[in-house]
Amino acid sequence: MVKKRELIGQTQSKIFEAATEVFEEKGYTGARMQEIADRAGINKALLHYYFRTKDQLFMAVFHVLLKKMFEKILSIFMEEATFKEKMRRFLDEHIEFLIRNPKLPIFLLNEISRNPAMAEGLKETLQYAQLRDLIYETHSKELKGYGIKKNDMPQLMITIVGMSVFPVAARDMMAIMMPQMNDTRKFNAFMQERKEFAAGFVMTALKNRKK
Amino acid sequence: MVKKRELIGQTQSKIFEAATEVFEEKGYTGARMQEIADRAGINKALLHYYFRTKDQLFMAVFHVLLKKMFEKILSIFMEEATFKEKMRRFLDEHIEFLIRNPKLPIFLLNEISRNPAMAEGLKETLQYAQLRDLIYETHSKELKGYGIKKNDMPQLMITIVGMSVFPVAARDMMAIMMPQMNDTRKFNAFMQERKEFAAGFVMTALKNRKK
DNA sequence: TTTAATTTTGACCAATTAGTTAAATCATTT
DNA sequence: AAATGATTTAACTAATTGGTCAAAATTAAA
Repeated sequence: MVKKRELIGQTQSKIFEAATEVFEEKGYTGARMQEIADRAGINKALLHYYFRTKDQLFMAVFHVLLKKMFEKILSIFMEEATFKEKMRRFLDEHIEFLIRNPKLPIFLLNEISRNPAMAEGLKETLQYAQLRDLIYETHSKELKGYGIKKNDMPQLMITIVGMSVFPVAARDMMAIMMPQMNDTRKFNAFMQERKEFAAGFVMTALKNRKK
Repeated sequence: MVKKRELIGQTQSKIFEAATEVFEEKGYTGARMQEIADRAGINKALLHYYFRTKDQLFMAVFHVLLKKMFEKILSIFMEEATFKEKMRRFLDEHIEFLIRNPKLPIFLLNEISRNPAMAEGLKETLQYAQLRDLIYETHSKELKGYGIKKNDMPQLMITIVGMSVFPVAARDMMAIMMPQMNDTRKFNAFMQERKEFAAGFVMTALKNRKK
């Protein structure tokens, strides 16, 4: 009978989920401990019992979300496949991920820009040195042939990631000029089309480069 | 001797500039009226004398910044030129603009997502219907020839805007994996290179589309 | 069943926050 | 220079906020 343990887990999970919701919606400065407690269906004092301060609770949530985002981006590029295959899989899976987590990009961009030091801890967790090596390996094996200079690899990577992330981050801004984006069904359809559009766009741009 | 008028203007300007700084850095929820007053070198009561509430002050700043951003994006596409020329000019000028206003993208994305209704007022100010017509005109005149479907115009426009905006918004996030981006000189150099990279990338992708 | 430990709560506190007020200062007009 | 109106200030208020505490309730161990 591990009832108690389960309950601990339940309460802590409820808090964590509520905190994730509120922080994603309102950001650190806009979030209120009271609202997190309310959404978790508990007392505010209990919040401080499990997570001593707002900062601690926030950091716990932030790190999970940051890792979630980066792991999704990195894991695919780590796989053994051609650049083209990796890029297609990345766009497919990452866009699916973003449709399920539409508030994540703005939240992360905003919080990291508010305090860049917060992301420090992640450098070790995600073996980014390993990824950097892999990117340059991909370059010398495949992309050199496309006329991409080693120097341009950051440009290319940012472009690909931006293809999926930017529309999600800028959705409400786009909606000023394209009101159809306010309709979530239509926006999701737009993102579905984007998988093919982006992959085709990048591959065409690469294949036909002047070398 | 319009000394007093000048002074009014001076004080109001000082407040407005200070508010712009603080709101851009901290966002609405993170900004403090006291800090704005301090940076403007005045009393907090004087802040409320010129702008009755935090909301009013924020809205004043927000609208100016939102308009600034959109005017920069739109004005170029309104000009009489080929799509290729417009795109090049857009990337050149917009990237210059973003280098001078690096905090603007995240600020706007964040605040609009926090409260999309805030941007409503802009629809009329920027004749966006006019722009939409122009975009579809550009499509039927030029882009159809590139194998771009009318349906894909939003995809293309978002891609181009994202090319310039995303790296600026995501700079600190990129810096987790590319520490060189922490160096502003290097980041600005990256953005300078991006003018050519992005323009070439898009044009190559367009020219070689299967139709 | 009794005891001990853990979890949950209501009531409270100190600090911070946006906003107010009445008086003082300054500039302009007469 | 006196009166008038606009600008600036110091001191204050009411509400909100993150955080605490001691007691109550619940669970686990004896």
